[in-house]
Amino acid sequence: MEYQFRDIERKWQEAWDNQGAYRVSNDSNRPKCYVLDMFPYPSGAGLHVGHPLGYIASDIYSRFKRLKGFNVLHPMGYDSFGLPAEQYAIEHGIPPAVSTDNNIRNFRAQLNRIGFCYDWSREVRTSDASYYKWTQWIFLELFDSWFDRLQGKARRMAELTEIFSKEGNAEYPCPGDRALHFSAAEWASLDERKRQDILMDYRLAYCGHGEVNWCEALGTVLANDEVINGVSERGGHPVVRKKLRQWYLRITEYADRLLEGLHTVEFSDSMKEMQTNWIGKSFGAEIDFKLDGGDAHIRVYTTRPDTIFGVDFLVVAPEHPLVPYLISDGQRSEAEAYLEYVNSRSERERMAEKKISGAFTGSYCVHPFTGNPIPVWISEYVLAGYGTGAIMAVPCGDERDHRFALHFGLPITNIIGSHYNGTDANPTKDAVLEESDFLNGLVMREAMAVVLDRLEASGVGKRQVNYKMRDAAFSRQRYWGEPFPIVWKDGIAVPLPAGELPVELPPLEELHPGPGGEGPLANLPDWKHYHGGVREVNTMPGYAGSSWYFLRYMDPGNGQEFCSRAASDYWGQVDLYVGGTEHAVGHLLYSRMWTKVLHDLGHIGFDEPFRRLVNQGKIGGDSRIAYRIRGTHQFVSAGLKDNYETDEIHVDVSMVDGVVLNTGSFRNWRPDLHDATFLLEDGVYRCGSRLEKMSKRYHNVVNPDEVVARYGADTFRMYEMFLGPVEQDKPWDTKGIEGVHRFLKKLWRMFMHEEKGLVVSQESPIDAEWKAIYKMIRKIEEDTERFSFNTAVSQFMIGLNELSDLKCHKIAVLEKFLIVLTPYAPHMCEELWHATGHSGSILDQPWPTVEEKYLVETSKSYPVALNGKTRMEMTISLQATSAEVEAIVLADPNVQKWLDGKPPKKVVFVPNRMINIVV
RNA sequence: GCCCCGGUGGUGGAAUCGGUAGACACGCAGGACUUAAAAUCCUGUUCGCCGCAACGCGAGUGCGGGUUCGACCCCCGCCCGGGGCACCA
Repeated sequence: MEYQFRDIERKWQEAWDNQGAYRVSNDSNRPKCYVLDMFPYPSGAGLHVGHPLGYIASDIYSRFKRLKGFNVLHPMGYDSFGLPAEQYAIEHGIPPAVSTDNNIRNFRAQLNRIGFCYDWSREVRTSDASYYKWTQWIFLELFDSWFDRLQGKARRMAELTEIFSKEGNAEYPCPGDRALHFSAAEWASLDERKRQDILMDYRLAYCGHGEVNWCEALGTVLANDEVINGVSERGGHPVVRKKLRQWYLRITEYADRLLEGLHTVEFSDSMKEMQTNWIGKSFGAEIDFKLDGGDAHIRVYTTRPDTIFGVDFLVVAPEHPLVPYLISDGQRSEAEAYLEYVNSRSERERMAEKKISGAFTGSYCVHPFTGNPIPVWISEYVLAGYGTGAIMAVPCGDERDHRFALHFGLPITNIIGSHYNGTDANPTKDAVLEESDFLNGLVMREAMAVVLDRLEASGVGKRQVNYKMRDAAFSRQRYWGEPFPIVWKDGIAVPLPAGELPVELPPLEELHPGPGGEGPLANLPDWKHYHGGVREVNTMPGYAGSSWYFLRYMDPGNGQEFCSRAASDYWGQVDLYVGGTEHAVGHLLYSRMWTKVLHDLGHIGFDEPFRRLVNQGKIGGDSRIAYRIRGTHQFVSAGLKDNYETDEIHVDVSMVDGVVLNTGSFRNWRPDLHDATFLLEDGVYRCGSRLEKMSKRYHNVVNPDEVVARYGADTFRMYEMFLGPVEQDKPWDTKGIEGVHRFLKKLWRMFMHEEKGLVVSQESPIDAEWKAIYKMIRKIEEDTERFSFNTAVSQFMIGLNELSDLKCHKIAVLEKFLIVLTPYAPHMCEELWHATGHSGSILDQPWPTVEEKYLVETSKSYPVALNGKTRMEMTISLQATSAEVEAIVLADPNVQKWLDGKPPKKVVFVPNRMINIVV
């Protein structure tokens, strides 16, 4: 009987489905384990072989934990709101709901063919009203909360209004407007509109006017992490800064908790670093520089107050509010020309070419300690959005200031002596300060505290912490997203009562933008006008639904709550989260923030969603290239192409065997290739190859369905793991797949003889057989636990080789082998389990216990070395302690001869390795 | 520029705690079975030297130093590759 993987896989997929074999209960006395994949956006392109890499890893881990006796939650769903479906609708006239549905069906079929153990009864889709009802509900919770900086947690708005009526906002400065101060009496005197405006500046989800990233081509604003180098992440369209009314998430209030939380989770170093950099916390000072001959002052932010005596000029951002006031008559034409120039430059130009540019304002400030006049300049290298939008320039210590000073011929005061070489700024913190008055002779690091104390004592400055992270834009002028449960009445945002949720997305044929930069929903007057107000017509961004989906899987059918407290208490944190690094600063930060808010408000019992995160690598494509002689229809084989001037054509990888092109299918591929002719080498046409991103554009996409059809899901699963560490990027390469397939066939043949059929014996295994299997099991459980699946697959091969050398067909050994293999090749294991007379699903078997006695050797022969040079062999009991070994070794006559009466420096006993005498 | 991660045979990659470097697999070479092919099995495969062979010797984990009885692993200085950030004061 041959290994008929197609029949076997179909049979067991159906059986598991019918039995609901992967249904998970929230009610179990087994310990829980929550294993989660980042859910996919169901794109029209379907899965390629890169996508399942992480899914296979998490599936193996889930099945492993299940056999180990855990109640494993391992769900799957779809992040089904988003821009591409909407663009597809605009281009093809197919409504997003329809195309999304089709895509999901296709994804589901592809996933099922690989044999994942998802509990499909828990599937979620972010675009289902039964799901986004709760996304809207959580939004309202955010809207009804503010961040108490004293307690470091979110609280209800009602508590804030109570505080305001008792004591004003003295204890709770406004995060949206630092200058806002009011007493209880003033609060009492305010009208409702004014009060609501103030409250809005405290809310965790708030509406404000701000500079946003506006993408004209997509017709929407984008969050900072959706903009890369001045163009949109999706589509690469230009993005400009624009002032708009927008919803925001006040994630900046959580900056510290997001940083602290990183110490409690297992993320990779690079992931933690990316998040840390994005949050960008820095410690420094704000210092006021009084204007010479005026009352006003310029407040700068610096992380290096220790260099205050090296300040040669101040620089303010072109958008700084004091700019008009600073420009003197004498400098007016020059300064205004500069401002005009800055204005004419797009965001993208500013990013792309960082030229040194600026203008003198004509104004001077006074140095707070020396009283010297300090010229004030304007330059676009100072960003309006960070710190105070103004800096003190210390050219000897800061490279940008140095370049600026050189370019405009400004003086450069040296406060670090020989550490400054006159041509390059030196940002050291270890120099001894000179020319620095009361800081002279101090090392910069120590001077920091001294100057800060002095600044605070004299009231010209104070310690200040800053963050690079900005509040996250939370509205999109699009259709295919969650509607906001908000109605505007008299300029006040009124939340809809929970009973009116969900606010369903109304059907809409035409998806063109509404008037005045509003989204398509603005084109539906009947929907827009609601109970004497107008609905918010923006929709929520893609990350809204994905910020909390891991909670919904715990209790997916709950119509009363987003997730019952009992369910979230039972499942708790995600024990293992698997996904790509591309969500490092988007999804992962947002979902961490939402989790913290839900925790603060008492809805869940934990405040970090993901205990351990593994980032799977990307699988690249191996493209095939044909060379067309320029201006002809003749193609030349790769080995001969250098003799001609050629153009490169990406050939679909399915038409190539290795590098040899199937010229027939190539001709039929596209009409323009019908009359192609070929210059062959050795009778065949050889393509060139190149590793690049797997993409339709390069025709190098390999569909997992093809691989599964040819080798079976079990081979596919094991091979993707065998390719190398899960975390590593690698090209798709089928070279080694035969080896894995051979392993499965070999295993099959051990049970199933071609003529005789089943060959197993009931005999008791001998020690060597037990030893082989237990050694293998131990290694595999270690490897699986630490996510090293490539080495685990190797261990299976080693185990099988040893057992076939022993000619072991004993059922007692082989059933253990199958149980351990199940996570990796579930279909074959299930089939063989039943074929060997077992009943019940192998999925429900307990993981075999390793009998340690078969792994332990009672005594072992060790090489004994003198200073690392092996001199003799000695047999030592493995139970012996280091001290006993030392005594035995030193008592040996040979050893005594070597030592010649002198005591050794030490005796090194390396268990299982060697004994070394160091003299 | 700054930060992080890596560099091991012809190839993908092992070596988990500083202790036999190159597991396992691919590829390749040779062989068995076969009319032939496929499939399967066996042998060899880091490099160099000596040799019929066994054995032996020498070198070897990007480069140069160091610590150690012992270094792919730790330290210092370079080179190369990948990723992230990039006027964040």
